[in-house]
Amino acid sequence: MTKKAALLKAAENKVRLGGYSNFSFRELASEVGIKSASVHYHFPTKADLGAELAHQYTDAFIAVLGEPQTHKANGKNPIDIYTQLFRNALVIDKKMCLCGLLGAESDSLPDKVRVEVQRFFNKNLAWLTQAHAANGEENPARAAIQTVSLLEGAMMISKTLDDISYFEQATF
Amino acid sequence: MTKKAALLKAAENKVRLGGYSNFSFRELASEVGIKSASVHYHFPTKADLGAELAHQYTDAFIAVLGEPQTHKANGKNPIDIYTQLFRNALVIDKKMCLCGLLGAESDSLPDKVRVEVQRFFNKNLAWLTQAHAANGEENPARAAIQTVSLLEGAMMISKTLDDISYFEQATF
DNA sequence: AAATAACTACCTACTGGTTGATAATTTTTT
DNA sequence: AAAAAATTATCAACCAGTAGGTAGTTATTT
Repeated sequence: MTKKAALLKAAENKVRLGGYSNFSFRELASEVGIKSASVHYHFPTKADLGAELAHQYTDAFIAVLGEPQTHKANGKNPIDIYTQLFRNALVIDKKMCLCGLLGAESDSLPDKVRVEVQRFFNKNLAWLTQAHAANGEENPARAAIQTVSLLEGAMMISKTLDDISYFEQATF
Repeated sequence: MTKKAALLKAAENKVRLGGYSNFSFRELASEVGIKSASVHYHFPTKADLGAELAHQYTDAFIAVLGEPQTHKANGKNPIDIYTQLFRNALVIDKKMCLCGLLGAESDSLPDKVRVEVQRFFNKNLAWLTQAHAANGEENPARAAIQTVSLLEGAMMISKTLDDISYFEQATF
């Protein structure tokens, strides 16, 4: 793994635990074994790092989701696939959704970071709207908003109360 | 308003926009017209201030909700009352729920602050469970979790995408 | 040789927190 | 009622630590 990728990985872990202000160039640098000044070579400013982090996170998230129609063709409910991705984040990573946390802080983020968080939710809503439409639901756009709201909220509450069963109850 | 109350009010505004790290003693002090050292007289540490803030926020929130049974007796659906409280926070204050934001950051909070955020959600779940039970629903505990998850999530997404209609769609 | 990736050294600004002092007020004792 | 004691609220000055960022330099890779 390149130093740049290692920096992003370290930053992701920290942001998903405590938000945008939960990481510093010095911490990231020492975790990957370089000096803080060298981090500025890869990312001119902290906002640049945050924006690139959210962008890559979004791309990876959407990529792993695949196409709703494909899941449907395989006899699976795409909404279950989507829910499973959130559950894994909670159960395996034991961390919040990166953009769920950044979204809550959205008012205090640098512009270029907020834009990337907005991109995350726009892409997610588009995917979910397709998925609910494929399920033949009446109002797929509304269902999409409800699905992502429920999952982000349930994730936050399960983290806060430190009990996955809240997430399970909310989603079954 | 006493200086102490003014400090809490200023802190609430800042936390609801950007989380626990979005306020400093110096900022609060200058906003209410005292010196940062004087803030330490009212709150020994930042964690003490954060904990008291979350505690008072919770008490005020629960107090304004009233009793689910009372609403029911007045021919109103207590869930609508609850939803309206969230909508007001979003439309009037134009800010996140204090504990929704702190909950997402929960892993990085001082213990005494996290405990108060947990208290907020435990009290909310108890209220909502009563409310759904009063509505004669089958699984009021599950419905309670779903209600608060949906509202917290919808709030975050509406804030992020800067469009209240996401909240309206999610809750109607 | 050029481009890439890292370094040392440093800056200014801000962080939460501490100290000892000073007034004004309130409570208690005489 | 007067005096003494305690409480409340504030201050200036200061501390060690950390923040993001910059300048100029060196080492490594292509």
